[in-house]
Amino acid sequence: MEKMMTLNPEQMKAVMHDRGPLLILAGAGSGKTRVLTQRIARLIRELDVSPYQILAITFTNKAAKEMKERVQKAVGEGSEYIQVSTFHSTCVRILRRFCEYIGYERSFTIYDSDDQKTLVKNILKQMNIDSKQFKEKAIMARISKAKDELIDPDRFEAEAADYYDKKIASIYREYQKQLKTCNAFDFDDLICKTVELFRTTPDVLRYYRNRFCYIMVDEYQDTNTAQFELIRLLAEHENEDGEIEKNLCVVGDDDQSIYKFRGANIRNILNFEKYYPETKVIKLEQNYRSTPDILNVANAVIHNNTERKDKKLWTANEKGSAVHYSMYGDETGEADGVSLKIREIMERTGAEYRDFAVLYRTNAQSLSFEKSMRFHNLKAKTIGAVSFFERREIKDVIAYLKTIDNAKDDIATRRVLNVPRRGIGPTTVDKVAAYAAQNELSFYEGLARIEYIPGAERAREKAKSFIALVESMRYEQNNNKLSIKSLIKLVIEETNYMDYLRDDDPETADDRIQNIEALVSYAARYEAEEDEASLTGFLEYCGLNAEEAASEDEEDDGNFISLMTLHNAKGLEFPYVFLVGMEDGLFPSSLSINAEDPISEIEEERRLCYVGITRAMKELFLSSARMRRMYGEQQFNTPSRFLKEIPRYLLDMSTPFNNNYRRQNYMDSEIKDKKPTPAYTKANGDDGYKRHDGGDLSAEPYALNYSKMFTKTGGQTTLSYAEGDTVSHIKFGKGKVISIVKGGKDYEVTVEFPDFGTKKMLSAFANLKKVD
DNA sequence: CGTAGTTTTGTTTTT
DNA sequence: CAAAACTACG
Repeated sequence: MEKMMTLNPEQMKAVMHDRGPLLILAGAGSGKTRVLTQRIARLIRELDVSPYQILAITFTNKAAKEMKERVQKAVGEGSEYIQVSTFHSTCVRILRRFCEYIGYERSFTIYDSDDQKTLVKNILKQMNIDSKQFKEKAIMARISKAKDELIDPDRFEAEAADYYDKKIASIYREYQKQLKTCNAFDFDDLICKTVELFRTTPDVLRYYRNRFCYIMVDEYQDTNTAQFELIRLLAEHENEDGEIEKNLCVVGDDDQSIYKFRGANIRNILNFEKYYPETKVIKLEQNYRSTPDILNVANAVIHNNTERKDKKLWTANEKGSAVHYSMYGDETGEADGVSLKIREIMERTGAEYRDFAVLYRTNAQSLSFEKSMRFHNLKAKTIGAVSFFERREIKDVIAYLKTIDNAKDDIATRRVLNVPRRGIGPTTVDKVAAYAAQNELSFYEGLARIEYIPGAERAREKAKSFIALVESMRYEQNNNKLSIKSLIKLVIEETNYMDYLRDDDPETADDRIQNIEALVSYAARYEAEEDEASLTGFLEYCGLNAEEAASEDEEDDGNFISLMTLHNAKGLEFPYVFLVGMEDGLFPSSLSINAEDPISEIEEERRLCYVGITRAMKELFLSSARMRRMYGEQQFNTPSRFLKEIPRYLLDMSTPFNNNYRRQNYMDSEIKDKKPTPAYTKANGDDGYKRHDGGDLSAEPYALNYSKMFTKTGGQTTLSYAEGDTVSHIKFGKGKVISIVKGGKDYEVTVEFPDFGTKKMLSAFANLKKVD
């Protein structure tokens, strides 16, 4: 990209802009990062701005890293003081410092989507909500969307129109409550809780407004409402003359907005000038990446979108080869066609693996390419399917670390409690959770008090030894200042985790062990890089760097063919790009075609297509398959409507149709694997007779219910205290019994504590002791 | 409590 | 066709 040594006039204008809001509409490959870094360099060198006062925000760690490197090159000395970070890590920094103002502890942990899901699941169970009717995924989506739009539970409830929404509102409320009990933020919280902090604590806001005088936001088209608000609040700086300056520079391309489904609000960029009337707008339309034909194709496609700012990419680059299109018989033929083409180009031009990318709509499509590339001896790597930190074994180890670091992190504790198996099952977990909730303890604290929990006798010793294990590791950590690397090793050893992996699934054990080793070296690297390495810091680092980390070992010289989704390809470029699976129903996806608002959803797919096309520098290959297996059955798709938007004369369709490409023997496994169709053994649903023959119903309780639990301990009939007595509680200390009301299964006791206020609790859980 | 067998479900996802 | 999520049994 550094082929242009000088800036073009528009780029120059952007670099020379000094004060006030600036909107840079930067088309794909128009050199925006260069403009951004040059502008930062100029601010420092010519306008005497302190590096410390500059904040540059990106979406991904990768982008932040790249920008840091380039800023370092452009600025040199002092560049390390410029804060270049993602939205999320910017917010984490702020929250680490000031979250106490909004009632969190500074050692908070961050919940990823997996943790969120577990939490929602637990809540559904607790609140006795039918998870058939209220799907976790749907609930999470609603909560996340609400947070993206800065809607808190109160407002959500107020705006809830029907029963369903009201229910969601109550789940949302409980969800937030429990996050707080766990002293945790989810990803969305990081942004909107920072906004909350700014809104409620003017001093903190003032501090940051004065600290960051110049703010730059990259990929601005992908910001959501919460992020917009965050930036809006921040970007108001009072200069020496007491004037308000809004030195906000945003860079984006509305045509590349592909995260609407994740809450990105396209109006943020389309209406930027309305929010900031004094905005200067600069369009960067000269492309330095692709050949004219590739751009013509891109322009032709995106031209069909209605909601966009008018612009047209052009280039002074040399005319290259035409854009190719091929139709194949099925996904196997397509994959082989791509493989062969790559081989041919490599032989013809001397191109390397790293010069190629295969881009597809869904991760599921990667499989046929992986197989084909392996067969044809091409080195390829699938990018981003399952991230390193989402692997089970990694999550387990991390959860141990989280438990050691933050005893309030219930999700982590519950995750590892029975991994490896300790004989503590769901029944015990439920009881402990109920007990903990009743007494406002964390799950871990509840577990530590298991001897007070009626009905959990069976798991008592096991739980105690779990607590002892965690405590001993925590002790090692705190007192012997164990390095994180050693701590991870300690966890592995003490829990016999490797053995667990081996007999859990010998097939995958080796891979998993390798992953854990990768985590150990990842920790070592973190400790080497970070001056103030800490367990909390490491966990945060892991949480915010979801991708990465995995590679490093083996012969990873970075030279491989990239297989990835279109979303993952944003911001990248490759000399040769294969845009595969161009079929209606796949791309654009059938979900967008059949959506409530198909026009806008298909426009988003079209932008995705535009992103894909504009990744290509030299040659672009489009392809589709006539038939493809999806969800286990054959589907016949017509070529994508996006293909029809490309003028015929721009497409080279001379590539022979590859309909009956021979099935290779590597596919044999698939052919011979035709399992007999499962017999229709629809269990003779009627279990009636079974019960009668020999089964003694009364012998074994088929479900442990609460009344059983209580009668076992005899709590129902005898209370050792009465109204007016002074009692003592594990957490709240001494208090006075206000009232005792007999409930169905138990007594509801109201106690007034001097330090904690009045609490209502169930006698069986509260474990109150009379004091004289 | 743990497991094996069954049923359900199915985009994209920077953090 | 797979993976994940349930369910029912030992």
